[in-house]
Amino acid sequence: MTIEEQVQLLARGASLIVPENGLKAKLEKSAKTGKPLIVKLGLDPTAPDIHLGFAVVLRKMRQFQDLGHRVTIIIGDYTTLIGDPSGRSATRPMLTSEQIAENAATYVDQLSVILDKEKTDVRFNSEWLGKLSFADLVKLTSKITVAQVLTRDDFKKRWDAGQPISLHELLYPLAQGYDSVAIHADVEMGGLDQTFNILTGRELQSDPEIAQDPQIGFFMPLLVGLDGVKKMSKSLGNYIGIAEPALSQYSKVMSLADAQMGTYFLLCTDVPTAEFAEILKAQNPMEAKHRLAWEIVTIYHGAEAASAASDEWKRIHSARQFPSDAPELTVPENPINIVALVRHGNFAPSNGEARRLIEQGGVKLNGEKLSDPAATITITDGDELQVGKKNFARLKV
RNA sequence: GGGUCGAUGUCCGAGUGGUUAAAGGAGGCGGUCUGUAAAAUCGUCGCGCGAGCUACGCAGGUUCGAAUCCUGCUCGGCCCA
Repeated sequence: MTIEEQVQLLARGASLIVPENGLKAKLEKSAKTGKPLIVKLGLDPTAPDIHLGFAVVLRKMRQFQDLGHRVTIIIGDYTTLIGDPSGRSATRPMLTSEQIAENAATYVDQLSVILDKEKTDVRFNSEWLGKLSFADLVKLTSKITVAQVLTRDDFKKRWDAGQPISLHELLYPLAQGYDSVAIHADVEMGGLDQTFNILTGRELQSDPEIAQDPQIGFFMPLLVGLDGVKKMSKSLGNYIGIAEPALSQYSKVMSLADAQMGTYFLLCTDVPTAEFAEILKAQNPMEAKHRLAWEIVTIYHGAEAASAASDEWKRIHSARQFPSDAPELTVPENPINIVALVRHGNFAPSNGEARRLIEQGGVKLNGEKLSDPAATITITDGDELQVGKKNFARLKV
């Protein structure tokens, strides 16, 4: 593959590369020297569930690996003490070191689903940040001005809105930038919310005293979540986890708004741009969405599982039938009050909620609505219980 | 250190002594509709079967009655030093 083609492949889906021609220069340098590029990604070990939004970045790094380059994952065990303010309107809570260790282990595990383990290094930034003396730190802080930090969008917003900014948060970009220095990063990956942090890395690397070839910033768009508005994130609950069961992933993709399909094709699948553009134009939205769901599930579960998930989804939603693999729920007593049954299956957080579901016709037994919360019913083995749209259980006495 | 303003339900936000489990919005959930979704539309959203209980930063107090008044505290914004 020529350098030009590589650039094209890598740039697919990227929202921004800084500097613009930097990627080409880096690739040329690597080809000439025979040294693989070091592609850096910093992770806050806070939320160890990898979802499709995060996978966007990981999959891009996998492309780098497939072209012969190396990935360095930096677990921000030290920076977590600070708490990255990016995209947060409020100061993050600090984690204990046990939590950090636990989360980091989970991360490494999940990362290997997408990344090539052979070409991935994992480092903890306490390794170098923990060694800095106060004098070192002060020296580092002298390389950047308060005004620079305060131009950063999220700080600026908080400042303008009169929200608190702790002094320690201002140090975060420096710490992250120093990570790049420590590992001689060539490329740093991130979402656009990482712009400032990544550019700070460039700034430090090009400082005369450090004199490294500054990394390029490689920005991937933030994937919009299931709600179609906010970025996909675990805390917002609008995510599709890469470890989720095939059917669950499939269903979630199907529940996307039609308008989001193009973005998902681009960022979450390998379907060539021209091809999915054609699909979106030619097929009706549901067909296109089935294709999208199939492509995505295939990446994480294989084609066979994806097809099975597809069939199952159609059974449930198009034919409105009971899912074949509904979890079994053993009834604690028989006959049983409906509210107790719904609660027993954990389908409602409180009795009042359960009653409401029942009264509003959200609970079905063998396809028939049960609308009297006071009723007591007799269960037969194999009875099919549905609560709301998504919860199913096959009852066992 | 001083002054001043603020803290309300998942979030935003109204409410300055009584019909306030707390307007309105966002959001969630359920029903209907539908080719998936969206949209639309109807309903619902503290806990409790209920009597009732618990809730407006925290702790006390005034009052027949407090989210609303008073005192102290905690946290935060702004201004002054």
